[in-house]
Amino acid sequence: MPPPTSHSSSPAAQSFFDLGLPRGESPEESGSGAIRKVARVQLETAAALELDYAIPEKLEKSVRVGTRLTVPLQQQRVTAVVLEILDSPEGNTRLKEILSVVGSRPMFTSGLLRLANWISEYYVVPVNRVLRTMLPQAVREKPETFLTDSHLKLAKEPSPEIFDKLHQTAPMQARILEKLRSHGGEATLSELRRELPRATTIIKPLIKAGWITRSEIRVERDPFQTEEFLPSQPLKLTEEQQAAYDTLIKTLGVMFAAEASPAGGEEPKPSTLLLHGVTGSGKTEVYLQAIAEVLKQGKTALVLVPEISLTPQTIERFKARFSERKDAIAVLHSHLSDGERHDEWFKIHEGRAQIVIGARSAIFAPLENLGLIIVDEEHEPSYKQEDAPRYHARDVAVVRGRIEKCPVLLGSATPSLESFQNATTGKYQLLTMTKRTDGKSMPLIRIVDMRMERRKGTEVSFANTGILSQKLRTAITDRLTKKEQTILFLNRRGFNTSLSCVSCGETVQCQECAIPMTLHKKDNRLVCHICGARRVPPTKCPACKEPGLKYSGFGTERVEQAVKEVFPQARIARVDTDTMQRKNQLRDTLKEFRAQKLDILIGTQMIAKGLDFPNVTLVGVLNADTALNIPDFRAAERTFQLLVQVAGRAGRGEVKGEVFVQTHAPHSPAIQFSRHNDFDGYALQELEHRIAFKYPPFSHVVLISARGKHEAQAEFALQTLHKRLENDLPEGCIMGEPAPAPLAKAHGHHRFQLLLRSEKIRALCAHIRKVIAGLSLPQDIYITWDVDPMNVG
DNA sequence: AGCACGCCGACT
DNA sequence: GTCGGCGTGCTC
Repeated sequence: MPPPTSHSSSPAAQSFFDLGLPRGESPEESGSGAIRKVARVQLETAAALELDYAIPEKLEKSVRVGTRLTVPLQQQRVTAVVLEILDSPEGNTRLKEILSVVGSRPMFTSGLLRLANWISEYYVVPVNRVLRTMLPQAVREKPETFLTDSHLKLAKEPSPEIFDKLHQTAPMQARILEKLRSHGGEATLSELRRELPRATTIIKPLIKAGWITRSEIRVERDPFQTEEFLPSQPLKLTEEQQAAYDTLIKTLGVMFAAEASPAGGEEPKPSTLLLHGVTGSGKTEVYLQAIAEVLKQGKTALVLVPEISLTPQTIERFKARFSERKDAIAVLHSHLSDGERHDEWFKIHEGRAQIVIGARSAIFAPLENLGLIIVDEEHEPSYKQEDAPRYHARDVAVVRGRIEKCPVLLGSATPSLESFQNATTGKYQLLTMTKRTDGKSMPLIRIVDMRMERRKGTEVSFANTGILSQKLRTAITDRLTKKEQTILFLNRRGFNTSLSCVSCGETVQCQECAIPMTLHKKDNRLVCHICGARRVPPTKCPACKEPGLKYSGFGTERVEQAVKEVFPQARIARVDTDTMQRKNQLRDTLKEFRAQKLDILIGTQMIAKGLDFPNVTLVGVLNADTALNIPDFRAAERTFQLLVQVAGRAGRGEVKGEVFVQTHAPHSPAIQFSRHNDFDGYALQELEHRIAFKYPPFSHVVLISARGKHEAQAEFALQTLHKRLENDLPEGCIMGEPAPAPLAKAHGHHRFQLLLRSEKIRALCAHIRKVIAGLSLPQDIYITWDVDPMNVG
């Protein structure tokens, strides 16, 4: 390419003059041929590619860092994001011109661009994939398409004569004017149309005659339009809450001060804080008061909540506290419609929202001037995105806090061992709240050894005894007479969890997945919980053709039947994805339960988290072992968390709660420590295991998986990758052997996996990036990699 | 020589 | 993601 030393030798510049456009500056002045600024962009579509484009003069004002654009790429037009503005072109290339700007302001703040970069590096994902993830689809595809309505106003008061005349000649027009008058001279078109569907046409002559004026207004698609919020006042903090609050406020202050004068100030304290507060210790009140303080400082706050706890009650607590500015709260979660999500996002983007509450992806909310990020229930695995980019919102939050120079508060009753370890080593500040705000003690937790129950139960009665132990039954009976409520928790849907042959021992598995199929009795079908495949239960063994198939294992549907049999007088409801198909069904059922129209609630995960029912004094965990038996190094941690969380559902009201934990492994540490709600004790013993095997938090894990229709091909692909990774494997990295994944087949694909561990995650990821970049794969083999996976299987 | 096909690198 | 260059291999 010839160097464009003068304008005459630069074809791009040539065409510029040919078009006869006015020059920005004279070529003599710029000398190098740099007559226009240049935007360095990242393509949003196509491969991750940084390219430079010339900024046309008419777009010079609107093209800034973070602006979304359309640019020409070969014969196509693609969207891109501006990373940098250069005063003159670098290198000798002829630059194409930007075609247009998307949206009226930059869609990405520079902080978010830096965050995208970090995610791209850390999780080994192309940066354009990250940029795409950062914007909700509705914002990406239909930016700034708001719903509009017409605001109509009575321009002048018609005299009674004119009314009479109109009634004669145009009765509909007269009705519109009357309607407007009765509404105080103003109304929106959609309001009128509710009673006069043809209003759109009828108003036209009225506008023309000058009786009414029309102006277009934007209508927010507000997901909480119809909800009422009773204002709430800040509560008096307990001693522990006050201590946590004070430390947090101090950190806020130090960071503000550091921002104002970077040189001076106090000893820098870690800007991430872990708030370890037992269930009922009032973490949310601390959040609310800290946010109030942040707003007072003129800054904004971002609150992440696990999707499952993002219930109307949660949002209500925030809207109620900030009721005088409840429109300053934006909510982002997966149950919004595209339109609602779009409007909530722009509410933030346009600076109208000071508080954002949302699930995982809300960590990308385009808030400016951030003062505080809160991650509630920071241990929740749902913060990890399960497809690329496989980011962990809690970890991204910590990085965003660093970038935006604002504190990050992680809250949990059962912190993840990663965060706990960070707090122990002083990387995070630790705030602890050990007492409930109501001064009540934790519920009594009783462990029921189900191996003993089996021995006790006679053959005939065991069917139900194996589900509800004698002790639990007695407790339920007691609650029924006292008119108190019970929650029964079981992390499995369906009736029976497997069907196997008495003769050959074979289990009926899904054709596409390597797991036993679950019986759903309501429609008498075997269902695969991985791929959803359904089949009529066979009467003969599919393998050996012998009759005599035996069902075993129980799910929520079976529990419901057992409870009905044992307590025919009880009013019960089952809450799982099978019974909660209809929209609002969950909300309605929970409302009924709260109103004490139900005695017993049976359910899965859905009822384990965050719900607060004062009259529940008994919780039964029917099979605490399910989570314990999963082949994952976090299985015990999960079980402990689950038990403590579930136990927190009991005794939120006046009466002390009681929890029964049914298990076949009563002596396992996760169960024993949860009995006394002893987080520290549990964490210490679990950390001993982790350090011995170099598992997180003493290393980072990367899980590489290969899947494909052909078992041998998938296995071979992973073996090849394994060999390549062995070459120049960075020091301190531990690499396992390729092995079948715990779920060896799913959706008809055979799955293999490879586990890598290292203390130095950056070096390991850089190595993986390099190896994968140089990899060519057969058509139907898919390789994925997950940095800091939550499920090692 | 002339053309179809597939791989691979470049795209500002 | 899409385009086009280039090499391979087959056909006329």
